[in-house]
Amino acid sequence: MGIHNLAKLIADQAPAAIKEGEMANYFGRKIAVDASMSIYQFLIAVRQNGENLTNDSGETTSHLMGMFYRTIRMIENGIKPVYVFDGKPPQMKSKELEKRLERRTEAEAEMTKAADAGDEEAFDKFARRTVKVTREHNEDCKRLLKLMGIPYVDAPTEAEAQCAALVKQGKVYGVGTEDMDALTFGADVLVRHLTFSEARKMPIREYSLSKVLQNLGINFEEFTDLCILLGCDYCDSIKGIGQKRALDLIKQYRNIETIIKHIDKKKYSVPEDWAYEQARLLFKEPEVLPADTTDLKWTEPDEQGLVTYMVNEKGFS
DNA sequence: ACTCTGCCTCAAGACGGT
DNA sequence: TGAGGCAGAGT
DNA sequence: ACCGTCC
Repeated sequence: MGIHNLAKLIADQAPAAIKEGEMANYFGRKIAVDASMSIYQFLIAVRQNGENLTNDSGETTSHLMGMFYRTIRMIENGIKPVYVFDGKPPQMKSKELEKRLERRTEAEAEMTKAADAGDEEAFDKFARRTVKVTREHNEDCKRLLKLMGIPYVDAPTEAEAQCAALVKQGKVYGVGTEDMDALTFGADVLVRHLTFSEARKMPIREYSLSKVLQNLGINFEEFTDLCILLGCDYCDSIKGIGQKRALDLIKQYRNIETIIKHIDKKKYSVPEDWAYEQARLLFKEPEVLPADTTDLKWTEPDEQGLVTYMVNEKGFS
């Protein structure tokens, strides 16, 4: 996920683009959040004895628990979240998705093995790796959000791209995510660790794309190429090129075409059929909803409906 | 000396009581 | 899965 | 700060 080592590059090379703060600074702000990513994290983290939380009927409730409390926490702090759900992944991501499926399948085998061996620790470890967000998880959360009066958006493709679009369209202040590629999709404001509870001493970090560009001395097109060189979900990168050399190359040659022309091919081998141009296009013009089709409204929660759903249907107390 | 890679490990939510 | 720490190889 | 519980 995301752009390899981009957070580190910014911290090292453009620290002025990062602002540290606390939740109170976001009072009254609208923030776009990748719902599918959140659900994934809840499913991995909210567990007891190696299993997700479930109600009496055996339905998983970890995602609802996480989303419910996290959203309440944001609302209490005056933050207005809009959740964005993933659509169909772009074709270019299929290689990456294949890899993930392979890892999940492998983990499933390991999980079964651990269960047979009675190794609880190993079971727990591999069970987390098998986590996949399903349509049901998404539908559950949409129902919850509706009852809570929180808006959500169905992205045509990548949720992070849609989140960035909401920022660009001026509909929200920034994207609340751990995934740095929101910047690559052109969101000017990215907020990390927004929801980490006070207990975990992790300050909220706000990244500004315009300050990143200013501090690195490059423009947005050059930044996109930099991200591709660092390594993204959509195509290969050049082995042996990391944060330092990637930035140096971009500053010297300004785009991937020129880098390819001048780079020492004996030292660095450019990938075969390198699809960097398509990756570049995906970042620049991802498929997103036009501004006038997303109507973001925060309303009062339907308390009675919430009780019915969460308590009666999903077994919460 | 610097930079990248590979291998390792760990923790990934939120809350409340102690 | 990623992020940080550390060893080791390449530039 | 730590740790058990939530469902």
